[in-house]
Amino acid sequence: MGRAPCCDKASVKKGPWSPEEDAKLKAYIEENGTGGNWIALPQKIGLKRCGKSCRLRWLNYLRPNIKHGDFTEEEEHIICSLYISIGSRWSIIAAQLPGRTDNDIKNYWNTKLKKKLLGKRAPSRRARANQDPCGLAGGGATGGAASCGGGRIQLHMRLQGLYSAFGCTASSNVVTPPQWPKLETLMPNRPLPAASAGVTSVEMTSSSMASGFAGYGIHDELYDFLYKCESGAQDSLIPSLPELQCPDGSAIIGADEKFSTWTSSCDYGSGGSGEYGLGYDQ
DNA sequence: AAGTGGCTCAACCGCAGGCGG
DNA sequence: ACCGCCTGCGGTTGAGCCACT
Repeated sequence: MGRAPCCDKASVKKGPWSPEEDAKLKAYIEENGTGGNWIALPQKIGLKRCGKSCRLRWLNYLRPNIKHGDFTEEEEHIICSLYISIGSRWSIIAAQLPGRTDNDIKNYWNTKLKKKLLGKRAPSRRARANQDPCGLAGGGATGGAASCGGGRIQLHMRLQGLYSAFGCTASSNVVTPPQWPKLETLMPNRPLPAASAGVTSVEMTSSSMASGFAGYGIHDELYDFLYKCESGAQDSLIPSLPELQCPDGSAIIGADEKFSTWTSSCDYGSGGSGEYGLGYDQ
C-alpha cells in the first residue's frame, strides 16, 4: 500500500501562480493566518492548489520581508562558510540570513556559488585573499586555532578518507604509503597531541557544529593545503603534487575536485555530544 | 531573423520526522 | 506502541529568458 497523496492531483492546478491566486492567498493568510493546516487552506480560499504548493508559495514568495535579488558579499560568505561546515542544510543556512529563503539560497548556491567556489581553478594565494568572498583563503591556521581551540566540532574527518577521496584506491584497511605526507606536514599550524607525531592520518570527531563556524578552520587549512599542492607552491613544508600521486599511478585530480569530493564525504552526523577531540587511525 | 545552448529560478516531488489520536 | 496525517526539507525539473552564432 502506497503513501496516500497529499491532495487530489487530478483536480489541482499546477505551474506558475497567477497574480489573482497570489492575492487570494496573501490576503487570506494576512487576515487569518494559516490556521495550522495547509492542506485545508486552499479549499477555504477557493484555490485549486495543493496545500503544499500554497505553503511553498507563501514561504518563498508572498510572506513579508522576503528579500529577492542579488546576495551581498557578506551573505555569500555566510552561505559558503555554513555550506562547508554543515553541508546542504538550506533551512539552517536560511535561518542565518533574514529575508532569504532556503529555496533562494539553494538556487543561488547551485547556480552561482558552487561554480564560483569549486568550479574554477584556484587563483593564487594572494588573489584568493583579496577576492574569495567565502574567506577560504589565508588565515586558515588562525581561523582553525580560534574555532577549534574552544569548541566542539561536529566534523568527522579522516585524512585517510581524504586520500581516498583523491581517487586513490583505499580500503578500510588502507595502509598509507610512506610517500604520503605526514599529518604535521599537512597542518603545520595546528597544535596536535604529541602522540600524533608521524601519523599519516587523523580522525577528528566531536559533537556539535551547531554553534556556528567551528571546524571551518580545518576545512580552510585543508583547502589551502590542497591549493598549495595544486599550484606546486614553494612552501617547503607542503608536499608538492607528486607526493600526493596515488600509489597506482592514477592521475591526480584538481584541488577543487578534491575539496568538493572531500567535503561531500564528510560525516556530520556522528559524534554524539562529546567534547572536541582527536583520535588516531594509526 | 532564426536557431541553439546555457542559465536562472519558481515550482514540484518524494521522503523523513513530528505529533496527536 | 502503533498508525495516519501533516509539515518541513532537500533534490530535481522544466519553462522562460538571454546571449551567442
